[in-house]
Amino acid sequence: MSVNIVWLRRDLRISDNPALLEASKSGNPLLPIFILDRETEGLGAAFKWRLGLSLEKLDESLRKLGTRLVLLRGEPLEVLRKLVTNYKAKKIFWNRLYDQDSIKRDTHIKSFFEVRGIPVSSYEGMLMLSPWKLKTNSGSFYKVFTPFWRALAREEIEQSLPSPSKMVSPQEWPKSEKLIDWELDKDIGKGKVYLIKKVRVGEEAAKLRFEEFLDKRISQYYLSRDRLDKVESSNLSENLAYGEISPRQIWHAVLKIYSLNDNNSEMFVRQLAWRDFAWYLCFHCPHILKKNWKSEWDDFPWTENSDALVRWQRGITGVPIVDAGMRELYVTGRMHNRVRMIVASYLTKHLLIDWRHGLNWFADCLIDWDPASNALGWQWVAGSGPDASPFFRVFNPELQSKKFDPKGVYTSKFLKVKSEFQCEAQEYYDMVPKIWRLKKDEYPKMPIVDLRVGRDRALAAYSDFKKHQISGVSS
DNA sequence: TTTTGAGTTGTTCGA
DNA sequence: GTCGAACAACTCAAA
Repeated sequence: MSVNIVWLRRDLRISDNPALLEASKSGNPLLPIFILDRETEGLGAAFKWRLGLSLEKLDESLRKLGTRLVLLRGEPLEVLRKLVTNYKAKKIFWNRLYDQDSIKRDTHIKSFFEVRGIPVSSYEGMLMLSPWKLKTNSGSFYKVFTPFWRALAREEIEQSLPSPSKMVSPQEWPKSEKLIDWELDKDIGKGKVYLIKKVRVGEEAAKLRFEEFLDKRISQYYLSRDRLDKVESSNLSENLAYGEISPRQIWHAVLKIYSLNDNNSEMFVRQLAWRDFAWYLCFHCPHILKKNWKSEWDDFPWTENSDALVRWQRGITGVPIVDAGMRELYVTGRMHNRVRMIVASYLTKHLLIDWRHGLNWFADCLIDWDPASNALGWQWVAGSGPDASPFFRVFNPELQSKKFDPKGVYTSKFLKVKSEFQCEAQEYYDMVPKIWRLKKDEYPKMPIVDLRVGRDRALAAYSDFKKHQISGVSS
């Protein structure tokens, strides 16, 4: 019997997993593998740690179904080549990834095996719609979200798939490495003590989380999603990041109950579409992950201010909402979407620090890190991204606090600035690393940069920059 | 080809 | 307190 290899990557689930389902259909023995390569080892501390939990959970789930997950380490091509040779594998299956490096690697591996008579089949398991499927009337790709969204909403999104009904084990299993030896938690150190309290790991947990959201919170989503003092968002980004749930599953489950005419559910699936849009842009324009989407921004005079950067990272800028957000990020591995915009705006506008410094810190801290969404978000706020967003749209942290956290519930939960505390707030505060902790009255009395001054300075910098560009072009 | 309307998430100022 | 205009000009997408 020939063996089918299923190479799992960012699709750590059993249901709606096209590669896994197709590979199991033939009735041939199935070899589900995960490969730790150098690139994965270099990913962010929180993401890597959380990845380990996901792998553990996936293995558990597979074992309940009579099979297992094989963990292997090395360069993917080499690892696969050995498996093909040693275990008489005849076919390879995977779900596609859309960053440039993965595409390059996968294309190479695919052609390597196909000329040797080993077919490789790849599937859409990550997005609602593969990136090449949507085009404007003139045949180019969308650069603006709203038209993209309208086009996507017109499409028939493929139904999500069932779990494989049976998975046949190979006669002999390759030796799996031990997760513990991969030390996926080594960069996070003691941070995991904080993070563990908030994660919901694996496919089952993701489903429960989603059902709870559908049941209790989606009906208020449109109005409450921006509120920081309530827990109204779905929190599914964490599970989506590892593929523990698929966007198609979410899309169809929502639309089974609600229609797109309903404000709440429309707004929610719109957010899913943003995730698709980020990967869509990444596919059509790979440089978006690391470079300014608008190349003229390459000349923007960001300041190098490592002291301010560190204070931003540790949440001691002296701007309460910013600092609360940065501490939420550190102790929970996530941050409310609106606060992401506020802290990003403060870094790039008030502090005039290059958005890539912020992007990298987020990549190191987020357990829901998604390279495409992260890059799109940062570029959007910075003004270098694919959006007509004018630079003068500078978030005012105080005003944002008033609007979205009027009683300061969020801020005091993560930041110790007052003497009175709720229990939960104290708990969060205690999670912050000791060297970050502030003694009594040590919280900055003045922000690093005064809000008014910072805003004016940012506007001036932008206006200068524009002037130079115009004179630069004409001279 | 040209034209037209619109563009996730904002802020401030003055009426 | 609320509301609309101004902030500035450009690119995108569809008609």
